[in-house]
Amino acid sequence: MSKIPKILVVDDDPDIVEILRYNLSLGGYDVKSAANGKEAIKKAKIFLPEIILLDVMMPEMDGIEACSLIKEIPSLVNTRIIFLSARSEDYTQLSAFDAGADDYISKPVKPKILLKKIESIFKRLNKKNEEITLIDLGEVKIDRNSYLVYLKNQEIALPRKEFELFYLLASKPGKVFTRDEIMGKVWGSEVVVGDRTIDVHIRKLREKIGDLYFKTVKGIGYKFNQ
Amino acid sequence: MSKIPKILVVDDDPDIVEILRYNLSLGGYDVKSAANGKEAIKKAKIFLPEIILLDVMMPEMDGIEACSLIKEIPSLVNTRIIFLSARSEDYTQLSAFDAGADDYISKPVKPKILLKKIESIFKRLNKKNEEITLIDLGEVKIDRNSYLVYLKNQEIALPRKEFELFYLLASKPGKVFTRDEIMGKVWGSEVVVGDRTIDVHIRKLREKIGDLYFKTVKGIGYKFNQ
DNA sequence: TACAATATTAAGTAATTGTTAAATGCTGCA
DNA sequence: TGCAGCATTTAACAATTACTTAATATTGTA
Repeated sequence: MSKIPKILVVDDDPDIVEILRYNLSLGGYDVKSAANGKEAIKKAKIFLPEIILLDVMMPEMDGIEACSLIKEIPSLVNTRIIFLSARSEDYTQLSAFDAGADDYISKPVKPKILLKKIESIFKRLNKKNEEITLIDLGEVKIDRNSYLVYLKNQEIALPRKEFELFYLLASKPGKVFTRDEIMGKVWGSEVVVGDRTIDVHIRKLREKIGDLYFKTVKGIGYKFNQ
Repeated sequence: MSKIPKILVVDDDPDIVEILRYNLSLGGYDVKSAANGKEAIKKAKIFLPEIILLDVMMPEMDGIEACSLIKEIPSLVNTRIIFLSARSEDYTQLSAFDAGADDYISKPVKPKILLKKIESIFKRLNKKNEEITLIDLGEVKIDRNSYLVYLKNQEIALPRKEFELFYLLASKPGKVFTRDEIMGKVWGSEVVVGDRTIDVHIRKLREKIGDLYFKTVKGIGYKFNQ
């Protein structure tokens, strides 16, 4: 389910690139490299790394500028950028954060510590994906792992479609989901079913979970209310 | 809509706590403090901070142990823990990350840089749930997400056409929308309905929202006044 | 004032959703 | 394989709500 994490190393010093590549590869990461800001942006767009290690001082385009540009690229909004720099002047560090840096590490870089740091970033990134398996709204809890719903601590088992529909609505309480949205996310965009299918499932949820939780917004769709 | 970010500062040295509290408060954060690990856990459970700044060396319970325990508390899974430490030994840093730290900063802490770091964390935290679906005019709020209108904090549900019409007018308070404009944007350019349809919808809005908000500009159209 | 534009109502019409039961599809097990 | 039992979808109809119209009253302005 979870793929090999990708890291892009950007430094104009081939030795440093080699050291980092060596250590990160040992750590089990998929590593690619670039020698300056321009090249980094080009490769990042294709490679789509989760983390970019970026040197500050480089020919062609420095790290700060590259960082600003990378932060503008939609496919890379979730990419973390960590600066590696021999310069520890405060203003460099400040402008790095202004450019959108997520971290700033002074050289010399200690591989063990860098690896730990990266590991902790991935730990957090992955937790986010697991977290989505439990929705906890107090009175109502929905557990994707066991496919069970808890209503006031009472356990309720739901058939798949009902569960998915409930899960979707409860994922954003208060938000109205249009019928198209629901159809797309629960049934899949290719599937074509009749007009009344969603209503019937809503009806079952109302029966099992409670009438007042599910609000119809006529002409738009449905929403879940706590 | 978005609340003031909360930070818990944990250090046994009152001077450091004061310096941090001073700087973070200036930065617009809601700051609380604790003097050791035990106290930190107790306060964190109640305060539910987004970030905890944690000293490593403390009496009663050190930072590493506190960090491990905090990471076990479900209501604090999303809380970031940043260590502040005078000790820069690698093994301390490594065990900090093992305990679940998100960052490790060596003392002396430079307030400006700490603030930048924290700011960048919050920037990333908030990016998630930002949508352009809310018109907020103080007394009147219109939320496209939930299809609800709030008038002096009282919730009002509107049928679709009324909602769309209201949303359109309120999107540019003071601007006069011609009948053609309204017809085009709310009903769609293909639809043909009678002359009085818009009037009737305006009437309903006047009933539900308040007469004075909607001004007729005879011969032109309507506008929304705050 | 006159008259064209808008306001107000109530009632008619259309559109959407709710409900039910039956038909169909699917899965696991004898 | 075939069947039992549940899940899912369909279809027909009812109920509800939204929307539009039409008839009439009122308003604002040349």
